[in-house]
Amino acid sequence: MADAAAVRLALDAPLDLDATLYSGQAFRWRHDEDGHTGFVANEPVRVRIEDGLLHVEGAASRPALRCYFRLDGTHAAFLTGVRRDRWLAQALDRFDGLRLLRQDPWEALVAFLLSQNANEAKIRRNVEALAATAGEAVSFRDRTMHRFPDPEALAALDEATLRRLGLGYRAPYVAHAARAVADGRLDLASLETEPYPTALETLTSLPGVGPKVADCVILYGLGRLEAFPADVWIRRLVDRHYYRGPNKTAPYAWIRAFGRRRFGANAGYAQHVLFHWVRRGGASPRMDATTRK
DNA sequence: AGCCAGGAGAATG
DNA sequence: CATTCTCATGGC
Repeated sequence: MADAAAVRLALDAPLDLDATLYSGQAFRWRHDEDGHTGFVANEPVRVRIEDGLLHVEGAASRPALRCYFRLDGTHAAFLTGVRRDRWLAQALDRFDGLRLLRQDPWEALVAFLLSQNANEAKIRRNVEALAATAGEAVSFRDRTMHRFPDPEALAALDEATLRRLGLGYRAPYVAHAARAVADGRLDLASLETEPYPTALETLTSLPGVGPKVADCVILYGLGRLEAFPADVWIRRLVDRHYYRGPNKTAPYAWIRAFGRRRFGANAGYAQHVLFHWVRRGGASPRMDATTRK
């Protein structure tokens, strides 16, 4: 076991681990004493920041870590290049070290299938349940952890089992996606090089994947920073502060186009910072439960 | 076009 | 303790 392996990585720009790992983009991190334990490239790792360096214990390779945490200038480029409008400026004021992680497309697809109409705690439980049931056990720092199951392993679970794990009506969605990838009908890796509209169309053709989930997979899993997922919080922010259209709430496609128009190539990055900031009470808790009605 | 089930648990009051 | 809400989607 390569438990003992440890590396230190220089930071090219701010990295706020608390904000980054618990902002609802990744669901397997756990806070402990002075660090965080989770997975990078499906390898158990423990990370912490000390003396301005990212300290990592575990077998994840240096390139995998650089990719995952975007220690490649992506974050700095976002901070300097994105248009800081009124709200994003405030959000970045508090969370300039909140990074968009570059995650595995398969795990992202499953996690965001599970995310629909759920909360972060539930997503975490479901993801952990899948790992505990079908993921390979691996020992790390005197603990047994479970890697995220590959498509074949999840495809081997029947729908009833998935339901028993608490996935509810999302069970058939996960089962279908697992079969599609395991059978080779869906090639997630190839989506990384497809144009955004093509990736979107392919993903939304899967049952349980609508525009929101597809945008999440494209952003968090495929690393396409232009995707602008609009969940209820972003929707609220946009409806309240940006949308002046005929409908009560902005249509999804309108929000997506708005994100691109306002924040450009880094729209998804901006979306995530705004999402986290709003949820952490940035713009008055529920964005004014009293005035909206 | 709007409405609602389906599933479960945290947050809210 | 009851109600509402939660990183939505699909079917009607």
